[in-house]
Amino acid sequence: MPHANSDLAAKLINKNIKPSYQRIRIFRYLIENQNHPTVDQIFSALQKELLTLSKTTVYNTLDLFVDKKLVRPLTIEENELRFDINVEDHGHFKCESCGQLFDFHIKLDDYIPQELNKFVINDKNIYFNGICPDCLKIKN
Amino acid sequence: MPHANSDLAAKLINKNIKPSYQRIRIFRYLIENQNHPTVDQIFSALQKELLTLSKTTVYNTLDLFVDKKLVRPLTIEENELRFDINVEDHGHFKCESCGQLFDFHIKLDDYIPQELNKFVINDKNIYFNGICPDCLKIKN
DNA sequence: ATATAAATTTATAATCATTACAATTTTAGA
DNA sequence: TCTAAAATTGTAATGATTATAAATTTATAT
Repeated sequence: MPHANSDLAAKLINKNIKPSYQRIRIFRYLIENQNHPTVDQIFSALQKELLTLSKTTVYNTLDLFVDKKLVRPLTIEENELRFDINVEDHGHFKCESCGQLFDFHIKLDDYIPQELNKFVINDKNIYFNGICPDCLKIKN
Repeated sequence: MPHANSDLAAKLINKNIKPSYQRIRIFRYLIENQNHPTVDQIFSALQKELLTLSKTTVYNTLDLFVDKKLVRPLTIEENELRFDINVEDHGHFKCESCGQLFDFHIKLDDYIPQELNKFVINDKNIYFNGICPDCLKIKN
């Protein structure tokens, strides 16, 4: 599914983000590759076409996107951040064997734990770990 | 609540961990300071008494503890790992203003999302972000 | 249009948590 | 007590992220 740059620009403007070419391309990457990518993955993929792209730009852009709530940062990895274009309430499963990340459906939208009724909750993250079906097959 | 080293040693042995003096002291620190500490916090605190303690030992010991399921690593921070001596099912709230971590009660023990019924789930982590009551007071 | 200021991008260097590695010390068993 | 294995230590390397300043692009006013 190709995404017209003009449509992407409109969406960025809608989120109060000036649609520079780099930002549009990073946004497009996130939409077309919903793999919870790292900064390095985004940078490596886009560098092929945007020869002058700097990794700092990728960092800056993602910081901006997070700030504007266009993407959600995932701290599920111990050493590097990942980014999720899907900001709706859902969970993430990480396979300890192959490292792959899977989305799963879980709604905590209107769930507020007793102890937190005096807290303002801005964000809810749910991370499960274990072994995915493919890796289970290989093992047995 | 002081903890006798012999009791702590017994608990380590029970988890198949040889109770070296360093391991006992790190274990004791985790029990007596349930603040989800970082490696650096543990190291800095213990260094005062264990003059020759090496940060590598703290890393090694925590890796071992995680492996033996004596502690649980928390990836809630973007830049550094924290460790939780409480391995029971519960959630963590991080205040975006003061950075403090709060525990809250949430049981997902027997919850398995539809999409994951072919997955083996080893661990469930729940991270909320927002503003804690103290920081809310200061703001208003 | 053109000059000027602001925003954005870029390249490089610095930071800092973590890991790798090898040497030293301690522990356990013969 | 001797020897091998395990644990600890110190130092160096790694690698993601951040800081910084220069260069480029964009927006605005004249």
